[in-house]
Amino acid sequence: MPPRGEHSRAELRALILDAAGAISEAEGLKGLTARAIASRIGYSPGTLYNVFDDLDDLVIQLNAGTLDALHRRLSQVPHEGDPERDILALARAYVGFARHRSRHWNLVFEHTPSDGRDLPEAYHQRIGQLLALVSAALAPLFPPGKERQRDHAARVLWSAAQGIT
Amino acid sequence: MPPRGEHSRAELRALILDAAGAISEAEGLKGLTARAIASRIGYSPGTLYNVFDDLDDLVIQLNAGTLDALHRRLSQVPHEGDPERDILALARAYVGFARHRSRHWNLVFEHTPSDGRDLPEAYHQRIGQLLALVSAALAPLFPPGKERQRDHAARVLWSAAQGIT
DNA sequence: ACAGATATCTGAACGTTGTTCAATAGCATT
DNA sequence: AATGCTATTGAACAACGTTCAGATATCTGT
Repeated sequence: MPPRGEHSRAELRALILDAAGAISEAEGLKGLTARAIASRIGYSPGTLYNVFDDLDDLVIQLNAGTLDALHRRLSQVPHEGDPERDILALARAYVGFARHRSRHWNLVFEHTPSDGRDLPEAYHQRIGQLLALVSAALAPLFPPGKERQRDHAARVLWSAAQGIT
Repeated sequence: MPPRGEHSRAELRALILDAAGAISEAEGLKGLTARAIASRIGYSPGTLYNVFDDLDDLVIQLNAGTLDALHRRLSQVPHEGDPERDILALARAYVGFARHRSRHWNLVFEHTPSDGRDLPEAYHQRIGQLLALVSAALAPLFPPGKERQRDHAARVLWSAAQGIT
């Protein structure tokens, strides 16, 4: 049939990810089927494969969006210079985010890429950005030259928060 | 066809869980299909449903076994009375376990029960047992009467270890 | 204005999945 | 021997991810 041309490629991509997000929030990973997404936006299943390689790919990009949203949220947390307070504020924001969009957030961990396919670099980059936020709050505690240890501490803190959540 | 009677119900159950464990370790959650499990033990798919309600149920019980194995492993860790050393020993054993059987362990978290179906009581009980081990190691740090805080500290520690792993 | 090329979207099709259930075949009892 | 019991089968169903030949609106060049 026809190119409707109602949506540009990028719009379509956003449309799909939005629909996928809504479904994931409502029904979790199990309800997140190609046909469900397609029917929700009024397209046919095949169309998804013009925009994404795979459902795996789609979920990965959805999760990337979730990580971005968390990054935006944590970026809003003000720095006051007191590491203890700042870290606590970050933690609160983090927990708030995870609770508010719990299914989205769970999806980030539930989803394991098939086979040996590893997560794209963009993924690790995003996590690195999140860690950088934590590390920045820790800055006052570490003298210059100890950045490596600071980053390490940030990673440990981050992991711990994750576990607790 | 016939009752072969080669295996009692309990033996069959163990057989299925073993096969499921082997597949999960080799191929992860995706390869864990009813047909794969059945063919591995030389039965037909339908037989699984005489023993388990569901694949969900099967995975839950497999995970319960994994939690038991971890409990057994952590129980072997000797108590020396020094909380710091004891906790560290527990943590090492924990990480060792998680690394050794990483796919089994991941399965415990990857798997989310469908719909609103919640995890059975046995599940929470097992986690409680694991927490009790941690809490025991913390005993010297808390005066009698503060068990509540001790358990809380144990839970936080546990979660943190989880996140880091 | 027209024709051909292009890009977009469809929907039927394939193989595989979880799950059900009538049919069946061996065992135990009478 | 005949009967009932029960564990097991395997065919069947709907739904899944994924592919792709084909249909069509839009663009391009004349």
